[in-house]
Amino acid sequence: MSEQKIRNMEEFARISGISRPTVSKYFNDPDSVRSTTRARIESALEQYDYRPNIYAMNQNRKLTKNVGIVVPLLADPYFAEIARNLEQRCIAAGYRPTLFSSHGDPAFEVEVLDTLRSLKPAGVLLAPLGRASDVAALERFCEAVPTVVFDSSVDEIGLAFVGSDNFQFTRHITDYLCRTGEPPCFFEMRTPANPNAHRRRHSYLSAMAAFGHTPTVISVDGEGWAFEEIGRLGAHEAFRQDRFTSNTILCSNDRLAIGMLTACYEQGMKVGRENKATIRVAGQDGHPFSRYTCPPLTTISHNYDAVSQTAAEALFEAIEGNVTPWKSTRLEGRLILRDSA
Amino acid sequence: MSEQKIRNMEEFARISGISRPTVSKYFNDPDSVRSTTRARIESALEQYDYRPNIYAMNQNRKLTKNVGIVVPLLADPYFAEIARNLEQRCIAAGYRPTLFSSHGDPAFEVEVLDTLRSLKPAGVLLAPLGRASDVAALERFCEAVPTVVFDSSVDEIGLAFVGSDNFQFTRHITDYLCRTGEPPCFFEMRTPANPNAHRRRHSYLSAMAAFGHTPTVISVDGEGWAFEEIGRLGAHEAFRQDRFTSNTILCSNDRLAIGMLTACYEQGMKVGRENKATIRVAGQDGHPFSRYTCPPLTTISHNYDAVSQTAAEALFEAIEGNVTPWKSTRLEGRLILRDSA
DNA sequence: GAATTTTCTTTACGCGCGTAAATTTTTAGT
DNA sequence: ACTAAAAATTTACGCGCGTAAAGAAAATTC
Repeated sequence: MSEQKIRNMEEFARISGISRPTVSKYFNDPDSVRSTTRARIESALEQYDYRPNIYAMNQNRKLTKNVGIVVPLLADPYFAEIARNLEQRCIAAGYRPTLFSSHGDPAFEVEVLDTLRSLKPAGVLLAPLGRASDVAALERFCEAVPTVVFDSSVDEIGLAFVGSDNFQFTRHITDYLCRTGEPPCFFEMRTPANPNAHRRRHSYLSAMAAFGHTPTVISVDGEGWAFEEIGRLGAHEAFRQDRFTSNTILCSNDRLAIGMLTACYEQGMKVGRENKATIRVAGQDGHPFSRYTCPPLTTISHNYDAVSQTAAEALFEAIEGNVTPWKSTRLEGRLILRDSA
Repeated sequence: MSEQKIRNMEEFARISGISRPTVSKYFNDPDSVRSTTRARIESALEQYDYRPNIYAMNQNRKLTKNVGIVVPLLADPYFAEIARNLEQRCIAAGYRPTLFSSHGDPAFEVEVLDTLRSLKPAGVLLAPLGRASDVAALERFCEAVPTVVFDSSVDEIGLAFVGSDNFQFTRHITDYLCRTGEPPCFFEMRTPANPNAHRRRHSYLSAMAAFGHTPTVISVDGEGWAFEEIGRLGAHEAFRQDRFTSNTILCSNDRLAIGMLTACYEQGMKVGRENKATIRVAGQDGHPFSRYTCPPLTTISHNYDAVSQTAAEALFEAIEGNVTPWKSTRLEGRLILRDSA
């Protein structure tokens, strides 16, 4: 590595004995230049560590290589995990991902989209807040920027939607719970942030009907994204009011279930499927933390890999010109049997 | 909002009846123009929604308004939380934060810093991976970019270090445990990713000596950042080998403690401070999930707000020209008493 | 080896803005 | 109302690169 500082592409081109337009072509797509030329540029790159100024690059390019990844709440390990997965796929495909969290705030979600717009991204992978989102703003954004929506769908916005099959999730785990013990009650937030919650409730109701059982839905109060606390407080309240009609509780999501488990502990109840246990608790999502609850949480897990792969590929295809009609993909989940139910 | 699309600052200046250099000045600092002028620009802004091209802006500015935030692992809610905190402080101070995670990978950490460099940020808030970091690369980066290091320190790198006082953390909680029951064993990773772990071990040893107790350190194997699993497996192994010389276990961090709690559950041991319990477990960090373990985890919490405020302010000061000599700030933690110990 | 195709070089312009200097206009001070 | 100071305008240049066009050079084909 030589000491000499390269100031710009002009200098780098001169020093590597190639013309600047060709060097520019190389940086836009290394495979677009002859292999001998490529080799010369790359050996010069090793000597003089030069990197094109991204601001100057993106100013003139019709399309940048930027990809935005937006999740509702990065503090939720579920979104952190899927964001990580998406980020790596973007890098592998030669894009420059930038990560954003809406922090559970609809106003901030709009700000994030505004910021993103000024980055002139080639595309965006967006997991909307859901119910609380400013749908009109989302719609306007999706018209301006190629966007694949994931996790929770809002109308038929963007290029495509990729998420989990929430009907299958709940049907599957309800089926399991019915076969192995008392049919479950359903524990959820009254005003869930995420539209998937409604699908799960409906699926629970229809599954219970199909199996010939009487459903019980316990909807608890609470706004925002502090699901564990909402679950914990709601569970205590429900215990106090004796609203659980079964010893089995299916929670609308894992974070609610984690709060429920804490409440059970605080009530002195033993959770599990063994003899001494008095209550079974199951979640939904396959949350990274669900393995480490006490007892470990039985849940149905998103197919993280498949969701992110499908979403990322749909976006890359569209960016590269193969725009297909709007399509919704809903992937099945995998039941994870642990000790809690 | 008018239909007309504004293409550039020239057009926007003409339409708002102000000269372009003045408009440019406004966008660099709204307070640098006369209030009547500011009002005219802002009313035009409401009509024609124009935003300066950030690429063109940053190309010529000596200093961008970008601030990089780098954490070792965004999937860890502790880092997610502190990153969120820092992000909001950057926005409030008029900077444009960009979030990066090293994903626990030293090679990726270097890549992140490389990417960051090409963004020509005004400054960076960096939480290094620690032991695994490529220290030489960090050093080179800090020389090129104003950087405040937080969470875990690596030499005397950057403008300043801000973190927690790990000696105080462990001394304080060890003191508490000794006063309320059997003196604790110390449970840790043999090769911790984070240098804070060493401080905590030393502090445990010196605290035990000061109180006149015999220390026991249980170091478990395991590489990487899957602390819960390392804690769980390590705890099982330690139970099998009967290495715990006390009914009280102080874990080096909360995630290890969470794994420990899971192992205790799997061993059929009751954790807590009441009569029926056979073992006490405590953590360190004040991890967002520690409230929801079963039993809820007694821990000593970082002062998230103070750490991020101190780090952010140190960076902003330096960016604005007030460079002070390197300084290390270590903030005290707050004991959080819960049921586990 | 000549003809064709591919790749590279040369030349040139423009992107949208920062910024500096000189000049004019507006505001503040007494 | 006059003056000095502050702010805005005009003019002009440059940043580092994308990109287009035309011609030269190299590689490929038969």
